[in-house]
Amino acid sequence: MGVASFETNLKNRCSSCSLREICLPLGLDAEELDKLDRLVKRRRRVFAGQHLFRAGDSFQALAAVRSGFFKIYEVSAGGLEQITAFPMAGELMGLDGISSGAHIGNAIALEDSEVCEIPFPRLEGLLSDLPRLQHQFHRLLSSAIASDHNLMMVLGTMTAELKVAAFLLNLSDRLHARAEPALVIHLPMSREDIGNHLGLKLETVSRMFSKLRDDGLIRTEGRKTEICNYEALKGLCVRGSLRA
Amino acid sequence: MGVASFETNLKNRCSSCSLREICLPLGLDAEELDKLDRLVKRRRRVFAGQHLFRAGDSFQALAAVRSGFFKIYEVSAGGLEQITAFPMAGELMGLDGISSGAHIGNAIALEDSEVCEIPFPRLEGLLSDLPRLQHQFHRLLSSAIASDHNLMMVLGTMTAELKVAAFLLNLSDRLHARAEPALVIHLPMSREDIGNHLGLKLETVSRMFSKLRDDGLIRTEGRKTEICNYEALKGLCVRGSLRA
DNA sequence: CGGAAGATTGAAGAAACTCAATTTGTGTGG
DNA sequence: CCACACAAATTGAGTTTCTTCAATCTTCCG
Repeated sequence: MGVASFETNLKNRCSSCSLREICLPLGLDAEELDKLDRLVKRRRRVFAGQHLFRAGDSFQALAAVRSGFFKIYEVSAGGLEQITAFPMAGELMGLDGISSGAHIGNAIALEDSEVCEIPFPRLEGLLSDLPRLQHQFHRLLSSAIASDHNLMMVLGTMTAELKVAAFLLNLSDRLHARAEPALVIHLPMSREDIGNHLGLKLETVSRMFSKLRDDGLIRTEGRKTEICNYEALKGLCVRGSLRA
Repeated sequence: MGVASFETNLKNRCSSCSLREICLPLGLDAEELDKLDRLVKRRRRVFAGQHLFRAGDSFQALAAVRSGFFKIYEVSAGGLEQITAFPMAGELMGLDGISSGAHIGNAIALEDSEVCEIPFPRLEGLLSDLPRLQHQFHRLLSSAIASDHNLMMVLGTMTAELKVAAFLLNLSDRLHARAEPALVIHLPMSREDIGNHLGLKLETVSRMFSKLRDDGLIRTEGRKTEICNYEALKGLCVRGSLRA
Protein backbone atom coordinates (compact mmCIF):
# COMPACT_ATOMS: atom_id res chain seq x y z
CA MET A 1 0.00 0.00 0.00
CA GLY A 2 1.30 3.38 -0.92
CA VAL A 3 -0.01 6.75 0.07
CA ALA A 4 -2.69 6.78 2.75
CA SER A 5 -6.11 6.67 1.12
CA PHE A 6 -8.61 9.46 1.56
CA GLU A 7 -10.57 7.34 4.04
CA THR A 8 -7.67 6.59 6.30
CA ASN A 9 -6.11 10.03 6.20
CA LEU A 10 -5.68 10.92 9.84
CA LYS A 11 -6.58 14.51 9.26
CA ASN A 12 -10.00 13.43 8.12
CA ARG A 13 -10.91 11.27 11.08
CA CYS A 14 -13.28 11.97 13.92
CA SER A 15 -10.46 11.23 16.36
CA SER A 16 -8.53 14.26 15.21
CA CYS A 17 -11.50 16.47 14.39
CA SER A 18 -11.64 19.68 16.35
CA LEU A 19 -15.38 19.20 16.70
CA ARG A 20 -15.24 15.85 18.44
CA GLU A 21 -16.29 17.36 21.78
CA ILE A 22 -19.42 18.83 20.25
CA CYS A 23 -20.42 16.29 17.63
CA LEU A 24 -21.28 12.58 17.70
CA PRO A 25 -17.86 11.36 18.92
CA LEU A 26 -18.17 12.92 22.37
CA GLY A 27 -17.35 10.37 25.03
CA LEU A 28 -16.09 7.59 22.77
CA ASP A 29 -12.82 5.70 23.23
CA ALA A 30 -10.34 5.04 20.44
CA GLU A 31 -11.87 1.76 19.35
CA GLU A 32 -15.38 3.16 19.27
CA LEU A 33 -14.20 6.21 17.35
CA ASP A 34 -12.64 3.92 14.80
CA LYS A 35 -15.93 2.12 14.19
CA LEU A 36 -17.77 5.40 13.80
CA ASP A 37 -15.06 6.69 11.49
CA ARG A 38 -15.58 3.81 9.13
CA LEU A 39 -19.10 4.75 8.22
CA VAL A 40 -18.68 8.50 7.92
CA LYS A 41 -18.34 9.88 4.42
CA ARG A 42 -16.20 12.86 5.08
CA ARG A 43 -15.73 16.29 3.62
CA ARG A 44 -18.37 16.50 1.03
CA ARG A 45 -18.14 20.05 -0.27
CA VAL A 46 -21.21 22.20 -0.65
CA PHE A 47 -20.71 25.58 -2.25
CA ALA A 48 -22.49 28.74 -1.18
CA GLY A 49 -26.03 28.74 -2.49
CA GLN A 50 -26.13 24.98 -3.18
CA HIS A 51 -28.70 22.70 -1.61
CA LEU A 52 -27.47 19.71 0.39
CA PHE A 53 -30.97 18.24 0.44
CA ARG A 54 -34.50 19.34 -0.31
CA ALA A 55 -37.89 18.62 1.20
CA GLY A 56 -39.19 15.37 -0.24
CA ASP A 57 -35.74 13.87 -0.91
CA SER A 58 -35.39 10.36 0.40
CA PHE A 59 -33.73 10.41 3.81
CA GLN A 60 -30.61 8.27 3.68
CA ALA A 61 -28.10 9.98 5.88
CA LEU A 62 -27.58 12.57 8.55
CA ALA A 63 -25.13 15.34 7.78
CA ALA A 64 -22.83 17.00 10.28
CA VAL A 65 -21.49 20.41 9.41
CA ARG A 66 -17.70 20.19 9.25
CA SER A 67 -17.11 23.78 8.26
CA GLY A 68 -19.21 26.65 7.00
CA PHE A 69 -22.79 27.64 7.63
CA PHE A 70 -26.18 26.37 6.48
CA LYS A 71 -29.76 27.45 6.65
CA ILE A 72 -32.64 25.01 7.05
CA TYR A 73 -36.01 26.17 5.83
CA GLU A 74 -39.40 24.55 5.52
CA VAL A 75 -42.25 25.42 3.21
CA SER A 76 -45.83 24.88 4.36
CA ALA A 77 -48.72 23.60 2.26
CA GLY A 78 -49.74 27.21 1.82
CA GLY A 79 -46.31 28.27 0.61
CA LEU A 80 -45.28 29.96 3.85
CA GLU A 81 -41.58 29.70 4.59
CA GLN A 82 -39.83 29.43 7.91
CA ILE A 83 -36.10 29.15 8.53
CA THR A 84 -35.95 26.73 11.42
CA ALA A 85 -32.20 26.82 12.04
CA PHE A 86 -28.80 28.08 10.94
CA PRO A 87 -26.57 25.05 11.62
CA MET A 88 -22.87 25.65 12.11
CA ALA A 89 -19.83 23.39 12.60
CA GLY A 90 -20.54 20.27 14.64
CA GLU A 91 -24.31 20.42 14.30
CA LEU A 92 -26.42 17.69 12.73
CA MET A 93 -28.83 18.29 9.88
CA GLY A 94 -31.70 16.14 8.67
CA LEU A 95 -32.93 14.74 11.99
CA ASP A 96 -36.53 15.50 11.08
CA GLY A 97 -36.27 13.10 8.15
CA ILE A 98 -36.06 9.99 10.32
CA SER A 99 -39.75 9.86 11.11
CA SER A 100 -41.13 9.64 7.59
CA GLY A 101 -38.07 8.52 5.64
CA ALA A 102 -38.10 11.72 3.60
CA HIS A 103 -36.58 15.09 4.32
CA ILE A 104 -39.03 17.70 5.56
CA GLY A 105 -36.68 20.64 5.52
CA ASN A 106 -34.39 22.09 2.86
CA ALA A 107 -30.71 22.63 3.58
CA ILE A 108 -28.78 25.29 1.69
CA ALA A 109 -25.18 26.37 2.26
CA LEU A 110 -24.77 30.05 3.16
CA GLU A 111 -21.06 29.94 2.39
CA ASP A 112 -18.68 27.35 0.96
CA SER A 113 -19.00 24.50 3.44
CA GLU A 114 -18.08 20.90 4.14
CA VAL A 115 -20.21 18.18 5.66
CA CYS A 116 -19.70 14.68 7.00
CA GLU A 117 -22.45 12.33 5.92
CA ILE A 118 -23.51 9.47 8.14
CA PRO A 119 -25.70 6.81 6.48
CA PHE A 120 -28.53 6.46 8.94
CA PRO A 121 -29.34 2.73 8.74
CA ARG A 122 -25.68 1.92 9.34
CA LEU A 123 -25.54 4.41 12.20
CA GLU A 124 -28.52 2.75 13.87
CA GLY A 125 -26.78 -0.59 13.51
CA LEU A 126 -23.68 0.77 15.19
CA LEU A 127 -25.67 2.37 18.01
CA SER A 128 -26.77 -1.09 19.13
CA ASP A 129 -23.14 -2.09 19.58
CA LEU A 130 -21.91 1.12 21.15
CA PRO A 131 -24.03 2.23 24.10
CA ARG A 132 -22.01 5.38 24.56
CA LEU A 133 -22.51 6.39 20.96
CA GLN A 134 -26.20 5.61 21.33
CA HIS A 135 -26.46 7.83 24.36
CA GLN A 136 -24.57 10.66 22.69
CA PHE A 137 -26.85 10.41 19.67
CA HIS A 138 -29.86 10.68 21.95
CA ARG A 139 -28.30 13.64 23.67
CA LEU A 140 -27.89 15.39 20.33
CA LEU A 141 -31.49 14.67 19.36
CA SER A 142 -32.59 15.99 22.72
CA SER A 143 -30.46 19.11 22.32
CA ALA A 144 -32.06 19.73 18.97
CA ILE A 145 -35.46 19.65 20.66
CA ALA A 146 -34.24 21.94 23.42
CA SER A 147 -32.91 24.51 20.99
CA ASP A 148 -36.13 24.33 18.98
CA HIS A 149 -38.00 25.14 22.19
CA ASN A 150 -35.65 28.02 22.73
CA LEU A 151 -36.57 29.47 19.37
CA MET A 152 -40.26 29.00 20.17
CA MET A 153 -39.71 31.09 23.28
CA VAL A 154 -38.09 33.80 21.16
CA LEU A 155 -40.84 33.68 18.53
CA GLY A 156 -43.70 33.54 21.00
CA THR A 157 -42.73 35.94 23.74
CA MET A 158 -40.17 38.50 22.62
CA THR A 159 -40.37 41.94 21.05
CA ALA A 160 -38.43 42.70 17.87
CA GLU A 161 -35.54 44.22 19.79
CA LEU A 162 -35.22 41.25 22.12
CA LYS A 163 -35.51 38.79 19.25
CA VAL A 164 -32.53 40.31 17.48
CA ALA A 165 -30.54 40.55 20.71
CA ALA A 166 -31.31 36.91 21.52
CA PHE A 167 -30.33 35.89 18.00
CA LEU A 168 -26.93 37.54 18.29
CA LEU A 169 -26.34 36.08 21.74
CA ASN A 170 -27.29 32.63 20.50
CA LEU A 171 -24.78 32.84 17.66
CA SER A 172 -22.12 34.22 19.96
CA ASP A 173 -22.64 31.47 22.51
CA ARG A 174 -22.52 28.74 19.89
CA LEU A 175 -19.33 30.15 18.40
CA HIS A 176 -17.88 30.40 21.89
CA ALA A 177 -18.57 26.70 22.52
CA ARG A 178 -16.42 26.02 19.43
CA ALA A 179 -13.58 28.17 20.73
CA GLU A 180 -14.16 30.65 17.93
CA PRO A 181 -13.81 34.35 18.58
CA ALA A 182 -17.32 34.97 19.81
CA LEU A 183 -17.67 38.73 19.97
CA VAL A 184 -17.00 39.52 16.34
CA ILE A 185 -19.57 37.65 14.31
CA HIS A 186 -19.62 37.37 10.56
CA LEU A 187 -23.27 36.92 9.66
CA PRO A 188 -23.49 34.86 6.49
CA MET A 189 -27.25 35.30 6.25
CA SER A 190 -29.18 38.29 4.94
CA ARG A 191 -31.42 40.55 7.01
CA GLU A 192 -34.31 38.90 5.24
CA ASP A 193 -33.16 35.46 6.42
CA ILE A 194 -32.73 36.72 9.97
CA GLY A 195 -36.18 38.27 9.83
CA ASN A 196 -37.77 35.13 8.50
CA HIS A 197 -36.10 33.10 11.25
CA LEU A 198 -37.32 35.49 13.94
CA GLY A 199 -40.80 36.19 12.64
CA LEU A 200 -39.95 39.76 11.57
CA LYS A 201 -39.67 41.70 8.35
CA LEU A 202 -36.23 42.62 7.09
CA GLU A 203 -36.82 46.34 7.67
CA THR A 204 -37.63 45.66 11.31
CA VAL A 205 -34.46 43.62 11.70
CA SER A 206 -32.48 46.48 10.22
CA ARG A 207 -34.09 48.98 12.56
CA MET A 208 -33.29 46.83 15.57
CA PHE A 209 -29.65 46.47 14.51
CA SER A 210 -29.55 50.25 14.31
CA LYS A 211 -31.16 50.59 17.72
CA LEU A 212 -28.72 48.17 19.35
CA ARG A 213 -25.88 50.05 17.67
CA ASP A 214 -27.18 53.44 18.82
CA ASP A 215 -27.47 52.06 22.35
CA GLY A 216 -23.82 51.04 22.23
CA LEU A 217 -24.42 47.30 22.55
CA ILE A 218 -23.09 46.30 19.17
CA ARG A 219 -21.02 47.71 16.35
CA THR A 220 -21.99 46.92 12.78
CA GLU A 221 -19.81 46.91 9.72
CA GLY A 222 -21.75 45.44 6.84
CA ARG A 223 -22.38 41.81 7.66
CA LYS A 224 -19.79 41.84 10.39
CA THR A 225 -21.28 42.52 13.81
CA GLU A 226 -19.32 43.07 16.98
CA ILE A 227 -20.84 42.64 20.40
CA CYS A 228 -19.41 45.57 22.38
CA ASN A 229 -21.19 44.84 25.61
CA TYR A 230 -22.07 41.20 26.04
CA GLU A 231 -23.35 41.63 29.57
CA ALA A 232 -25.66 44.48 28.65
CA LEU A 233 -27.00 42.51 25.71
CA LYS A 234 -27.60 39.55 28.01
CA GLY A 235 -29.24 41.83 30.54
CA LEU A 236 -31.50 43.19 27.85
CA CYS A 237 -32.72 39.68 27.06
CA VAL A 238 -33.16 38.78 30.71
CA ARG A 239 -34.76 41.96 31.98
CA GLY A 240 -36.43 43.11 28.78
CA SER A 241 -34.83 46.56 28.93
CA LEU A 242 -31.55 48.28 29.66
CA ARG A 243 -30.67 49.08 33.31
CA ALA A 244 -33.80 47.75 34.98
CA MET B 1 -50.10 -17.59 42.04
CA GLY B 2 -53.43 -16.02 42.75
CA VAL B 3 -55.00 -13.02 41.14
CA ALA B 4 -53.04 -11.50 38.31
CA SER B 5 -50.73 -8.84 39.66
CA PHE B 6 -50.99 -5.24 38.57
CA GLU B 7 -47.95 -5.68 36.36
CA THR B 8 -49.25 -8.70 34.49
CA ASN B 9 -52.81 -7.49 34.15
CA LEU B 10 -53.50 -7.80 30.46
CA LYS B 11 -55.54 -4.65 30.40
CA ASN B 12 -52.50 -2.70 31.44
CA ARG B 13 -50.10 -3.99 28.85
CA CYS B 14 -48.75 -2.31 25.76
CA SER B 15 -49.96 -5.26 23.70
CA SER B 16 -53.57 -4.46 24.45
CA CYS B 17 -53.22 -0.69 24.65
CA SER B 18 -55.29 1.21 22.14
CA LEU B 19 -52.36 3.54 21.60
CA ARG B 20 -49.88 0.89 20.49
CA GLU B 21 -50.02 2.08 16.88
CA ILE B 22 -49.07 5.62 17.89
CA CYS B 23 -46.73 5.10 20.83
CA LEU B 24 -43.46 3.25 21.34
CA PRO B 25 -44.81 -0.27 20.62
CA LEU B 26 -45.46 0.39 16.93
CA GLY B 27 -43.96 -2.36 14.82
CA LEU B 28 -42.96 -4.71 17.64
CA ASP B 29 -43.77 -8.42 17.75
CA ALA B 30 -45.21 -10.20 20.81
CA GLU B 31 -41.87 -11.06 22.34
CA GLU B 32 -40.50 -7.56 21.90
CA LEU B 33 -43.66 -6.06 23.33
CA ASP B 34 -43.26 -8.27 26.35
CA LYS B 35 -39.75 -6.96 27.01
CA LEU B 36 -40.91 -3.39 26.69
CA ASP B 37 -43.87 -4.10 28.94
CA ARG B 38 -41.60 -5.22 31.72
CA LEU B 39 -39.96 -1.88 32.18
CA VAL B 40 -43.00 0.36 31.85
CA LYS B 41 -44.50 1.65 35.06
CA ARG B 42 -48.08 1.96 34.06
CA ARG B 43 -50.99 4.16 34.90
CA ARG B 44 -49.55 6.67 37.21
CA ARG B 45 -52.40 9.07 37.88
CA VAL B 46 -51.89 12.80 37.63
CA PHE B 47 -54.82 14.97 38.66
CA ALA B 48 -55.82 18.15 36.93
CA GLY B 49 -53.50 20.97 37.95
CA GLN B 50 -50.76 18.66 39.26
CA HIS B 51 -47.22 18.75 37.94
CA LEU B 52 -45.75 15.51 36.59
CA PHE B 53 -42.28 17.07 36.52
CA ARG B 54 -40.75 20.52 36.81
CA ALA B 55 -37.79 22.23 35.18
CA GLY B 56 -34.66 21.27 37.06
CA ASP B 57 -35.97 17.90 38.24
CA SER B 58 -33.55 15.07 37.62
CA PHE B 59 -34.46 13.32 34.39
CA GLN B 60 -35.03 9.66 35.13
CA ALA B 61 -37.82 8.57 32.86
CA LEU B 62 -39.85 9.45 29.84
CA ALA B 63 -43.59 9.62 30.28
CA ALA B 64 -46.17 8.61 27.71
CA VAL B 65 -49.63 10.06 28.07
CA ARG B 66 -52.06 7.19 28.54
CA SER B 67 -55.16 9.31 28.93
CA GLY B 68 -55.91 12.96 29.52
CA PHE B 69 -54.14 16.11 28.46
CA PHE B 70 -51.00 17.94 29.56
CA LYS B 71 -49.33 21.22 28.92
CA ILE B 72 -45.57 21.63 28.74
CA TYR B 73 -44.21 25.07 29.47
CA GLU B 74 -40.75 26.51 29.78
CA VAL B 75 -39.60 29.56 31.70
CA SER B 76 -36.68 31.60 30.39
CA ALA B 77 -33.94 33.21 32.45
CA GLY B 78 -35.91 36.44 32.17
CA GLY B 79 -39.12 34.86 33.43
CA LEU B 80 -40.81 34.66 30.05
CA GLU B 81 -43.10 31.68 29.65
CA GLN B 82 -43.82 29.65 26.57
CA ILE B 83 -46.11 26.64 26.28
CA THR B 84 -44.22 24.40 23.88
CA ALA B 85 -46.80 21.63 23.54
CA PHE B 86 -50.13 20.20 24.67
CA PRO B 87 -49.38 16.45 24.69
CA MET B 88 -52.31 14.06 24.38
CA ALA B 89 -52.70 10.27 24.53
CA GLY B 90 -49.79 8.36 23.02
CA GLU B 91 -47.34 11.26 23.05
CA LEU B 92 -44.04 11.24 24.91
CA MET B 93 -43.06 13.90 27.42
CA GLY B 94 -39.63 14.78 28.76
CA LEU B 95 -37.52 14.17 25.66
CA ASP B 96 -35.70 17.45 26.15
CA GLY B 97 -34.35 16.19 29.47
CA ILE B 98 -32.06 13.59 27.89
CA SER B 99 -29.41 16.06 26.85
CA SER B 100 -28.57 17.51 30.25
CA GLY B 101 -29.99 14.89 32.59
CA ALA B 102 -32.44 17.40 34.03
CA HIS B 103 -35.88 18.39 32.85
CA ILE B 104 -36.02 21.70 30.99
CA GLY B 105 -39.76 21.92 30.70
CA ASN B 106 -42.57 21.71 33.21
CA ALA B 107 -45.42 19.25 32.71
CA ILE B 108 -48.81 19.94 34.24
CA ALA B 109 -52.01 17.95 33.75
CA LEU B 110 -54.89 19.93 32.27
CA GLU B 111 -57.40 17.28 33.31
CA ASP B 112 -57.24 14.09 35.34
CA SER B 113 -54.75 12.01 33.39
CA GLU B 114 -52.73 8.83 33.41
CA VAL B 115 -49.17 8.31 32.24
CA CYS B 116 -46.87 5.36 31.59
CA GLU B 117 -43.37 5.99 32.85
CA ILE B 118 -40.39 4.48 31.08
CA PRO B 119 -37.10 4.61 33.01
CA PHE B 120 -34.72 6.01 30.45
CA PRO B 121 -31.48 4.16 31.23
CA ARG B 122 -33.34 0.86 31.07
CA LEU B 123 -35.02 1.90 27.84
CA GLU B 124 -31.65 2.69 26.25
CA GLY B 125 -30.45 -0.75 27.33
CA LEU B 126 -33.42 -2.38 25.68
CA LEU B 127 -33.00 -0.37 22.47
CA SER B 128 -29.65 -2.05 21.90
CA ASP B 129 -31.37 -5.44 21.92
CA LEU B 130 -34.41 -4.48 19.90
CA PRO B 131 -33.55 -2.71 16.65
CA ARG B 132 -37.19 -2.17 15.80
CA LEU B 133 -37.85 -0.51 19.13
CA GLN B 134 -34.74 1.59 18.63
CA HIS B 135 -35.94 2.71 15.24
CA GLN B 136 -39.42 3.53 16.52
CA PHE B 137 -37.92 5.54 19.35
CA HIS B 138 -35.89 7.51 16.85
CA ARG B 139 -38.98 8.03 14.74
CA LEU B 140 -40.77 9.47 17.75
CA LEU B 141 -37.88 11.80 18.55
CA SER B 142 -37.83 12.89 14.93
CA SER B 143 -41.59 13.46 14.96
CA ALA B 144 -41.21 15.63 18.01
CA ILE B 145 -38.71 17.76 16.10
CA ALA B 146 -40.99 17.91 13.07
CA SER B 147 -43.95 19.07 15.12
CA ASP B 148 -41.79 21.64 16.87
CA HIS B 149 -40.85 22.99 13.45
CA ASN B 150 -44.51 23.08 12.60
CA LEU B 151 -45.19 25.31 15.57
CA MET B 152 -42.27 27.54 14.59
CA MET B 153 -43.93 27.98 11.21
CA VAL B 154 -47.17 28.98 12.93
CA LEU B 155 -45.42 31.36 15.33
CA GLY B 156 -43.18 32.92 12.72
CA THR B 157 -45.37 33.33 9.68
CA MET B 158 -49.08 33.35 10.53
CA THR B 159 -51.56 36.05 11.47
CA ALA B 160 -53.68 35.72 14.60
CA GLU B 161 -56.62 34.27 12.67
CA LEU B 162 -54.48 31.66 10.92
CA LYS B 163 -52.71 30.75 14.13
CA VAL B 164 -55.99 29.90 15.84
CA ALA B 165 -57.28 28.04 12.77
CA ALA B 166 -54.04 26.05 12.55
CA PHE B 167 -54.24 25.28 16.26
CA LEU B 168 -57.74 23.84 15.94
CA LEU B 169 -56.80 21.83 12.85
CA ASN B 170 -53.74 20.46 14.59
CA LEU B 171 -55.83 19.27 17.55
CA SER B 172 -58.46 17.84 15.24
CA ASP B 173 -55.92 15.94 13.17
CA ARG B 174 -54.20 14.52 16.23
CA LEU B 175 -57.52 13.38 17.70
CA HIS B 176 -58.43 11.88 14.34
CA ALA B 177 -55.21 9.82 14.32
CA ARG B 178 -56.41 8.36 17.61
CA ALA B 179 -59.82 7.47 16.20
CA GLU B 180 -61.44 10.02 18.46
CA PRO B 181 -64.32 12.11 17.21
CA ALA B 182 -62.28 14.86 15.63
CA LEU B 183 -64.76 17.59 14.77
CA VAL B 184 -66.07 18.26 18.27
CA ILE B 185 -63.12 19.23 20.38
CA HIS B 186 -63.16 19.73 24.09
CA LEU B 187 -60.42 22.25 24.80
CA PRO B 188 -59.01 21.59 28.26
CA MET B 189 -56.79 24.66 28.12
CA SER B 190 -57.76 28.27 28.78
CA ARG B 191 -57.74 31.05 26.19
CA GLU B 192 -54.69 32.37 27.97
CA ASP B 193 -52.88 29.06 27.49
CA ILE B 194 -53.81 28.96 23.81
CA GLY B 195 -52.60 32.53 23.42
CA ASN B 196 -49.33 31.83 25.16
CA HIS B 197 -48.78 28.79 22.95
CA LEU B 198 -49.48 30.80 19.78
CA GLY B 199 -47.74 34.04 20.69
CA LEU B 200 -51.00 35.95 21.19
CA LYS B 201 -52.87 37.60 24.03
CA LEU B 202 -55.97 35.91 25.37
CA GLU B 203 -58.22 38.70 24.10
CA THR B 204 -56.90 38.23 20.59
CA VAL B 205 -57.54 34.49 20.79
CA SER B 206 -61.08 35.19 21.92
CA ARG B 207 -61.62 37.62 19.05
CA MET B 208 -60.36 35.08 16.53
CA PHE B 209 -62.66 32.39 17.91
CA SER B 210 -65.51 34.85 17.47
CA LYS B 211 -64.40 35.66 13.93
CA LEU B 212 -64.17 32.01 12.92
CA ARG B 213 -67.60 31.47 14.47
CA ASP B 214 -69.11 34.47 12.64
CA ASP B 215 -67.63 33.15 9.39
CA GLY B 216 -69.38 29.83 9.96
CA LEU B 217 -66.23 27.75 10.24
CA ILE B 218 -66.65 26.70 13.84
CA ARG B 219 -69.32 26.60 16.53
CA THR B 220 -68.34 27.39 20.10
CA GLU B 221 -70.05 26.31 23.27
CA GLY B 222 -67.85 27.28 26.19
CA ARG B 223 -64.72 25.19 25.97
CA LYS B 224 -66.31 22.84 23.48
CA THR B 225 -65.54 23.79 19.91
CA GLU B 226 -67.04 22.18 16.83
CA ILE B 227 -65.42 22.41 13.42
CA CYS B 228 -68.38 22.97 11.10
CA ASN B 229 -66.41 23.24 7.90
CA TYR B 230 -63.13 21.39 8.07
CA GLU B 231 -62.29 21.99 4.41
CA ALA B 232 -62.86 25.71 4.65
CA LEU B 233 -60.74 25.89 7.80
CA LYS B 234 -57.99 23.98 6.00
CA GLY B 235 -58.34 26.25 3.01
CA LEU B 236 -58.01 29.27 5.25
CA CYS B 237 -54.69 27.96 6.53
CA VAL B 238 -53.44 27.06 3.07
CA ARG B 239 -54.58 30.09 1.15
CA GLY B 240 -54.54 32.63 3.95
CA SER B 241 -58.09 33.74 3.35
CA LEU B 242 -61.55 32.39 2.59
CA ARG B 243 -62.48 31.65 -1.07
CA ALA B 244 -59.23 32.66 -2.69
C1' DC C 1 -77.57 30.23 44.45
C1' DG C 2 -73.62 33.16 44.75
C1' DG C 3 -69.00 34.23 43.96
C1' DA C 4 -64.81 33.85 41.42
C1' DA C 5 -62.46 32.77 37.44
C1' DG C 6 -62.66 32.72 32.63
C1' DA C 7 -64.38 34.61 28.28
C1' DT C 8 -66.12 38.19 25.35
C1' DT C 9 -66.40 42.76 23.48
C1' DG C 10 -65.15 47.73 22.89
C1' DA C 11 -62.05 51.70 22.44
C1' DA C 12 -57.55 53.62 22.46
C1' DG C 13 -52.67 52.90 22.04
C1' DA C 14 -48.28 50.66 20.66
C1' DA C 15 -45.63 47.63 17.86
C1' DA C 16 -44.50 45.95 13.67
C1' DC C 17 -45.60 46.07 8.71
C1' DT C 18 -45.95 48.12 4.00
C1' DC C 19 -44.51 51.12 0.65
C1' DA C 20 -41.08 54.11 -0.97
C1' DA C 21 -36.76 56.60 -1.34
C1' DT C 22 -31.91 56.57 -0.40
C1' DT C 23 -27.54 54.70 0.85
C1' DT C 24 -24.24 51.17 1.12
C1' DG C 25 -22.04 47.10 -0.34
C1' DT C 26 -20.54 43.64 -3.91
C1' DG C 27 -19.06 41.76 -7.93
C1' DT C 28 -17.98 42.36 -12.86
C1' DG C 29 -16.15 44.10 -16.95
C1' DG C 30 -13.80 47.81 -19.14
C1' DC D 1 -7.97 49.58 -10.55
C1' DC D 2 -11.93 52.03 -11.22
C1' DA D 3 -16.60 52.58 -12.78
C1' DC D 4 -20.76 50.66 -13.22
C1' DA D 5 -24.77 47.89 -12.20
C1' DC D 6 -27.27 45.18 -9.14
C1' DA D 7 -28.37 43.49 -4.76
C1' DA D 8 -28.74 44.36 0.05
C1' DA D 9 -29.37 47.41 3.83
C1' DT D 10 -31.00 51.56 5.93
C1' DT D 11 -34.25 55.08 6.97
C1' DG D 12 -38.76 57.54 6.79
C1' DA D 13 -43.91 58.04 6.68
C1' DG D 14 -48.29 56.12 6.93
C1' DT D 15 -51.15 52.00 7.78
C1' DT D 16 -52.48 47.59 9.76
C1' DT D 17 -52.48 44.33 13.32
C1' DC D 18 -52.24 43.17 17.70
C1' DT D 19 -52.12 44.70 22.44
C1' DT D 20 -53.67 47.14 26.54
C1' DC D 21 -57.02 48.66 29.53
C1' DA D 22 -61.64 48.40 30.92
C1' DA D 23 -66.33 46.94 31.23
C1' DT D 24 -69.58 43.33 30.89
C1' DC D 25 -71.09 38.60 30.40
C1' DT D 26 -70.76 33.61 31.04
C1' DT D 27 -69.43 29.40 33.09
C1' DC D 28 -68.06 26.58 36.64
C1' DC D 29 -67.89 25.10 41.54
C1' DG D 30 -68.66 25.12 46.12
